[in-house]
Formats: sequence, structure tokens, C-alpha cells
Amino acid sequence: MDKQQILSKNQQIIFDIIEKAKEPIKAYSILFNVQKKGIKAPLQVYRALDKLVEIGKIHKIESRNSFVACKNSNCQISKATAFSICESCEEVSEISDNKLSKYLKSFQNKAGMKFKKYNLEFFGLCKKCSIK
Amino acid sequence: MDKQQILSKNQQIIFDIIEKAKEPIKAYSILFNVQKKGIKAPLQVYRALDKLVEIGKIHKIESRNSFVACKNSNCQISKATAFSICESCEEVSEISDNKLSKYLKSFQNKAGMKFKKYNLEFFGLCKKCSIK
DNA sequence: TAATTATTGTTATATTATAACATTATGTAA
DNA sequence: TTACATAATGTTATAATATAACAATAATTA
Repeated sequence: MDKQQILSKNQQIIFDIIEKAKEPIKAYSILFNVQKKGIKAPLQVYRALDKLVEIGKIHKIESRNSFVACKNSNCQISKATAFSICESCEEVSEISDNKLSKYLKSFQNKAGMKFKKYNLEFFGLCKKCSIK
Repeated sequence: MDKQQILSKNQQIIFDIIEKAKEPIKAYSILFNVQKKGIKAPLQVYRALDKLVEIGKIHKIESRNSFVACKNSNCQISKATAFSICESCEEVSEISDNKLSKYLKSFQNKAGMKFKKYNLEFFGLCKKCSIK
């Protein structure tokens, strides 16, 4: 059973924007979108983003400095994320593949380090862009 | 046989700094280090960094906005990178594991996308920091 | 040698992110 | 229900990361 996290006002506003976007969105783009709702300062956005990442509602695409809503309803904590990124159109999709995550978790255990999480980003051309 | 890339003046200066550092180093820290050598502007650093990444002499740690010299002499083009990052002391080490890279390449091929490269970052505590 | 491409130099500016401090709201335990 | 602790908010200023635009020079190739 998923423990349902209750979001604060700002967290909810910012999560809604990210979820509606359906594509990665940048912090200052979020800021622009929420100014009509009274969120005026970057820090207000970044604080909400930090929290949302922490509880796994969103993920950060590190190579793009942008954020997406989590598509895997079960990944409450974003400790295992994988994305494919089109270098042409910048489309990003979250990969949820049990074998992959099992493999990477077992790989972690073999290593000397105590791992908490990982992030994997694949780059290439999506179907549409490879046709062109 | 490895084709040996000849570096330009700035590229060589900046690569030397990164290689000596033996730990990830940030662009503006590099800039500070090379000002005595006549490189004054951020763009001069970023241009060299871009090229060095492109030819695989260095890698970018995306989650840290920092750069390390490639430890795998064979990865001339950095199309398959993996790192483990200690969240306590920020130590970063490059993982070179044939099984892992084979697995990820085969995973790529199964997907609908034409992949060119990937970057994987594991986070946790290194041995030293887990003792504490 | 001319043409092309890669590299450099320079100034200004855009983009991404946090420090520091004050205040308000929410949750928790006596 | 009051006191205490913790989380969230608001605000100003500034730090850190990265690129645009333009001009000049060096290296490579036809």
C-alpha cells in the first residue's frame, strides 16, 4: 500500500505544472508558469522541486537540468531512475524495466560501496527523428 | 590501435589540470587554475571541455557539473560511462565493467530508439564514509 | 595559394541555483 | 490547549554554471 504524501501548497502547484507538461520542464520555466499563482522567487520553486524529488513524485534529468513527473506509480522514492533522451527533439521517456533495475541493483551489491540509488540516461534518436 | 588525438594548446592545458586533479573538477575551478597560463574567459574553458568530452579524454559528471579524466584508456569516445559517487565525501570513481557495458548496450538494442551513448551514476557511501 | 575548418580571444549576458534571514503554518507531546 | 519542534513560506541579494555574438588567427586540405 502506497503511503500517500500530502503536498504543501507550493509543492502541489509546482507538481501540477510538471505533471501537465508531460515533458521535461526547467525550473525557470516553472517559475514563469506559476507567477500568476503568487510564487515569485526562484527559491520557492527550487525548494518545492527538492522536496518533490526527495519523495519521488518527480525526477530530475541531470543532463538537461529539467524535471519530469514520475510515471511509475510505485517509485515513491526515486532511488532507481532510467531515461531515454532524444538528442534531436529532446523527447524524454522514463524507462521502467524490472530486469534492468534488478540487474543494476545486483550490480550495486557486488561493488564495495553501499549504494542508495542510481540514475541512468540513454542518449540517441527517437523513432521519429531517426526517420528524418 | 588507438588513434592518438593531438590536442590544441588550450585543450592540452585544461586536460592536464583535469588529469592532475584525480578527482572531479568544476569549470570555474579549472578557470581559476589556468589564469596564470593566459586563459582568462569561461568560454575558453568550456570550449576545451566540450572538445575533450567529445573525443572521450574526459567525462562530465552530470549530477555534479564537474569533469574527470577518463580512466579507461580504451574509451576514446565517451559513449558508455558509469560512475559511483559518494554522497558524503563526493569521491567519484569511474566504473569499467565489461558485463555492465555489454548488458546496457544489449538493453539499448532491444529498445525502439537508436542509442548512441549512455551515462550511469550510482550514489551512496564509499567504504571510508560508511564506517563513520 | 586559395579555401575551408578548427581554434582562439573578448565582451557581454543568459541560465541555473543557493545563502541568509524573517515569518508563518503544521504536527506532536505534555 | 499550550508549549515545543519541525516544515514550509516569503524576500532580497548573490553565487555558480553556461552560452551568444563577433572578430581574429592558426591549421588543414584541395
